[in-house]
Amino acid sequence: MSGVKIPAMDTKPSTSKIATINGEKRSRRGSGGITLRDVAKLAGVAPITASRALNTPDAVSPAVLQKVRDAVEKTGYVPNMLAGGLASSRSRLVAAVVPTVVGPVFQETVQSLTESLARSGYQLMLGQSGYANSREDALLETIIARRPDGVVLTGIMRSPDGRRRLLASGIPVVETWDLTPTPIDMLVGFSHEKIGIAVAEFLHARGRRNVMTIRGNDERAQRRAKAFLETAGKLGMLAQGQAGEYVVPAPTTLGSGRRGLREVLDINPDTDAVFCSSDLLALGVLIEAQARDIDVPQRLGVIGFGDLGFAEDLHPSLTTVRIDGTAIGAVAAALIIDRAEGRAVAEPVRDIGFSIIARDSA
Amino acid sequence: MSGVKIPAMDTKPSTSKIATINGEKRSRRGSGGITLRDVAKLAGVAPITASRALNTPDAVSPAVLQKVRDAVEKTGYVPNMLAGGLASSRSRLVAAVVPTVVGPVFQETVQSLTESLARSGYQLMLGQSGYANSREDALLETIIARRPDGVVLTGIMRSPDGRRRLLASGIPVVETWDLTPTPIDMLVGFSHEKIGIAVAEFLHARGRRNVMTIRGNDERAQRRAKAFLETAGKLGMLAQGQAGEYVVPAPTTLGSGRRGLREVLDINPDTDAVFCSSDLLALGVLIEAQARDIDVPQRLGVIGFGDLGFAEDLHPSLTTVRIDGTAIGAVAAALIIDRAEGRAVAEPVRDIGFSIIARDSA
DNA sequence: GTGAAAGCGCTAACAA
DNA sequence: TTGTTAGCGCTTTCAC
Repeated sequence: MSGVKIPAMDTKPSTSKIATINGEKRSRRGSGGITLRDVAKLAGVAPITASRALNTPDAVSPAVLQKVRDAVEKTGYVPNMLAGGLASSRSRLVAAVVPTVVGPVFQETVQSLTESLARSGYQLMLGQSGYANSREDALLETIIARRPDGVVLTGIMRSPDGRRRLLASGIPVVETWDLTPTPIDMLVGFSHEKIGIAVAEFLHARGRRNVMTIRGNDERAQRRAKAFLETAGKLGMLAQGQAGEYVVPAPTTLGSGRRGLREVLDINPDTDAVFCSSDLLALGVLIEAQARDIDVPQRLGVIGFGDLGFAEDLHPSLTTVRIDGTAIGAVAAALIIDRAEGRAVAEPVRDIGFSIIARDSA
Repeated sequence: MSGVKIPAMDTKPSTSKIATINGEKRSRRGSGGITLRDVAKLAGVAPITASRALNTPDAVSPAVLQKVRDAVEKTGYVPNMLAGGLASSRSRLVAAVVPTVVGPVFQETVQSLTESLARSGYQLMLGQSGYANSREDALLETIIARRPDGVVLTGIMRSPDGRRRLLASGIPVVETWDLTPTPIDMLVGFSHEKIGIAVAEFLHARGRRNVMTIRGNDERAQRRAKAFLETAGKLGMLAQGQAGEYVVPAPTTLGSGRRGLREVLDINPDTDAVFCSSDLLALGVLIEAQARDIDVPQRLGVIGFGDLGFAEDLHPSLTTVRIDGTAIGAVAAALIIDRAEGRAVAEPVRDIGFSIIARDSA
């Protein structure tokens, strides 16, 4: 066979084997790139057959399959998923909404989402909502405009308007990192209340009797703190007459952890354990304690949240609440893909739980 | 005017004002949602006019504008950008390729990209290439299939095949976080060599005379280290007869920083300063030093890379190389948007430089 | 197993 | 300023 680039022939539509990829009329519209039509022509089949060869290879004879693959190879054809998505109403795009990319908290989830989706031929679109709910509505509009096959929310959607839009759009939705009796659709999360209770009980069992919490001012941290303080109260671990918590702005930082410990010790100098709403905060507490020569865990127990990569390598190693962010991402991806492929979703609500990793700091 | 939901009329095509949004023939294809056609019909204009009202409001009379907006409001219409993108060859989608979402290094860039793009109506698609170049090619194919209006690479594209594909696709490309004399297209970065040199000189000026480096085994860190060691050699800061560097796997962690310091002190017990290829590594070194009662900066100077949020809050605060990741993202977004909107791009190659933030650790 | 026809929902091009 | 027409590149539907 001769080479590919053969001088274009303008008149004859050429039923012969000679493919005139760049010849023929080509309007001023369009990208001017190789299309499925070109591939089909080169392979000597109808466009729809080429489409089948690429999407459902089993539905096509081996001979045709080979010819089409050769043509793809020769032309360097790359499918246009905008066109494919429009025609099939399946964009193979999944949108993820995170409060912020910068925080380390959802990274594992986003990473695992990206990977799980990619493995099935889906891609992730990232949207940042900020911790304020204001931008969320505008974001939702642009997301729905892409007709994604699914939306993954980190956190649950509280805005009634947002819930309505999402519901109206008919797009599968997975809310994550939380539990609610009234999910929009599907849910992969865990109970923040149970964590607060478990941490209080954990500290009590370890002999702590005067606890405080340092937390970011986001809603989930607040709920953990509330349950923590209630349980601590019941167990008699709360000092009388003062707030048991110190609130720092979200997103939390190492610096606010350091400041947090100073404040906490001002409020309640006899504090013997702090529950931090993030590992970063806990790291700050550890560093401040070291700077002030406060012995951890001897005089002060510290417990974090998130089990970030560095937690186990700290000195002392950090006791913390572990959330399997990777599992959240993987399960969320699986749920959405199941839906997208029209499979029945067995359990649309999953509690993936949490665990307290007991290390040296508490 | 009466309400919107009027019982559907099946037969008459209705040239009257009565809009039968759900009546008429609706094939089994498509999403079955509200389309621009429905909006146009309700507003009593042609679809293209409705399109103009939404995309170029200035090109339409105020009366029509109002009618279309009312119709959008009433119907809850959300544009279909797949269709729009297909028709206009402008997807308003930008793809970002990062080695990993988990590392903190590119977060600022991704965040700033997302925000800058969102402000102009573009969205970000995230792809993970891993630190190995293997997955990059497959990733590229799926990216190009979406016909994004731009691709932002963190790092430069080394694979010749990847370069070729990108080039052939005609999609605007911005390579970042590096400098090269042969960019594919546009570039926003800085010189890793200059950083290595600057850090060596910085340490020399501060009286350090026996330096080492702990670095991740990625290509850019390697180039910083090479320039660092060469300069250190010229300045007589290298101990004779042993490697000046200790390499840890990428992505770098706090734990590998701790291990790194132990190894470095094994190799060269008199080391008086270490240059770490990331702040996380540096944090590990700081923690290991503290655990071993090694005084920083007195006996050991530590300098990091990245100026992550926590660097200034450490104890001692961390001297580090600051890269303005936010600027990289913003400039990259601006370059791509300029291209997408058909504007001329003044300087397609930008060196945004770096700075050494002198704090207490060195 | 293969193909022809008819769209998916939108916008570029040209006309009025 | 507004409308008509004809696609963008692909896939569904239905027929062979």
